[in-house]
Amino acid sequence: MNDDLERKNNTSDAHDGIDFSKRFDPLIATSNSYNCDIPTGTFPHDQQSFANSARELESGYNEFNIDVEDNSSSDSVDKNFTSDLNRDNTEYSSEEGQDFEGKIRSSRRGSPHKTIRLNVNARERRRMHDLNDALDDLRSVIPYAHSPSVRKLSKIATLLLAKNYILMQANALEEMRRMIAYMKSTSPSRYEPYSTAYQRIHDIPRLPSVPNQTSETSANYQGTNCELPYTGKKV
DNA sequence: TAGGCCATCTGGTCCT
DNA sequence: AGGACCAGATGGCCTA
Repeated sequence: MNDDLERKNNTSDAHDGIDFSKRFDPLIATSNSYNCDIPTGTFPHDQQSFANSARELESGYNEFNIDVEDNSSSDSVDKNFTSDLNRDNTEYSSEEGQDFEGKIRSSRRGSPHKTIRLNVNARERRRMHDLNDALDDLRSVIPYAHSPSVRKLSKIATLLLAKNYILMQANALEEMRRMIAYMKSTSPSRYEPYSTAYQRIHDIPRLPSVPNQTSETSANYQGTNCELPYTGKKV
């Protein structure tokens, strides 16, 4: 339990010296349950700095390596077990198969069932840690405010932001393809002055779904007014 | 203090 | 049979 508490204290909401009063206001999402505009425009594309900032923010998050192999004798795991006993107000050393809260639990302290249960718990814990590591990796490549003064994205926010980022990139790619096709179709002179080419490019008819990308709208992916479901507040 | 977010435990189900 | 996956329950921490 100590390991778990330490892990919790070092994870999401417990970064020392970080002002989490500032919540990141990214564009969050388009899901079926919350209708939001897909943001357009361009990200600031300094990916490396984004990733570095994310790692800085999340430093210490992946440094917990709970040994799940020797859990049968592990203090932390055993304390977890004890903690769970207390939670349920039921001792596992009581009659096997005792029913409480509609569940039948066969675990007993010191019994083979306990060992099996602990192994299952350890696997599940490891699985969830792997999932969280993957989410951290995802956060590290999503352009959002990785500043230490910005709170780490929640799981749901990470997924929704990633989805929107993919959609936005797809839009950008499509627009670029149109632009290239248009340039090819007009077969410009090899020696066309830059100003002429610039003018021509900016006269390209745009896709209906892609608004003008001015200097104001570009790099403003975070301005979308979207809300998360149950919170009703921006993330 | 309520609500959000999270980690963990647990039992059920599915898959190999 | 054992492991992966999933969802519900629970309790802790943090913020508004």
